[in-house]
Amino acid sequence: MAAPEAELVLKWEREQARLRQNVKEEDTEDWQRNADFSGLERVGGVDLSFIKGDDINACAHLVVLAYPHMKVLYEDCKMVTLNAPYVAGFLGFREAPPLLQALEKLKNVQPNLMPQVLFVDGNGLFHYREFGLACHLGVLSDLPCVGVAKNLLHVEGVVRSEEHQSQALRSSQSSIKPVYVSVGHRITLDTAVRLTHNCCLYRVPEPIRQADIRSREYLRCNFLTSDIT
DNA sequence: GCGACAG
DNA sequence: ATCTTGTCGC
Repeated sequence: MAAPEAELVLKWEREQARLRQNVKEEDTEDWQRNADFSGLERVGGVDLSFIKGDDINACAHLVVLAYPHMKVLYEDCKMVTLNAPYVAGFLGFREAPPLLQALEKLKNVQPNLMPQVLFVDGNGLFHYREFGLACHLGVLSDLPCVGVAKNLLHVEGVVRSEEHQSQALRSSQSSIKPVYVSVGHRITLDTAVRLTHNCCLYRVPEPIRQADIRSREYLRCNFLTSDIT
């Protein structure tokens, strides 16, 4: 069957165009206006980890850290089954559902720990149609979101050059490889970049890093692939 | 034209 | 996303 995805992609493009209209590229929170972000106490991070040969079962992780200490206040991990395939440019349709469920769960069990801003592993407006995973998650949850990608997405009109990486951010002088920060929802690029900087202990902002480390750890302990002979 | 292309 | 050990350096 040649490209059963074509039809799906067209449907997805329409959906992204529709949801794109709801993205807010402005600072909507009071803490975002403060130079020191006073008023900000909780920052969240989400990530999915997979087992080597399996691309439909994954571990969905949500963490909430205290700002600015970056100490873990909440952690939720759950094995999920993904329905959509990975297609560059449509990450949201694959990863947003389980992550939204994790946020929904948090709202029910510990509403007081709901993060005031969420760091998402992937792009926001820096996307083919200006609607990456961070926007997708932002619009559907209506939570301020920041997109942080570890690799460059080749968007037409944007060339890979050091000079053009105005969105690139290097956490320390020792790390040359940049991360790409973009607006997800309810935040400006300037605020997103400043916040990201403040949340970086290493190259990747701590919320995302913790979600990544912990989800991997979970898989390592529960789904060992090595056999005992 | 072919390849590239977040996770 | 995932496969993967040691190693050099602060």
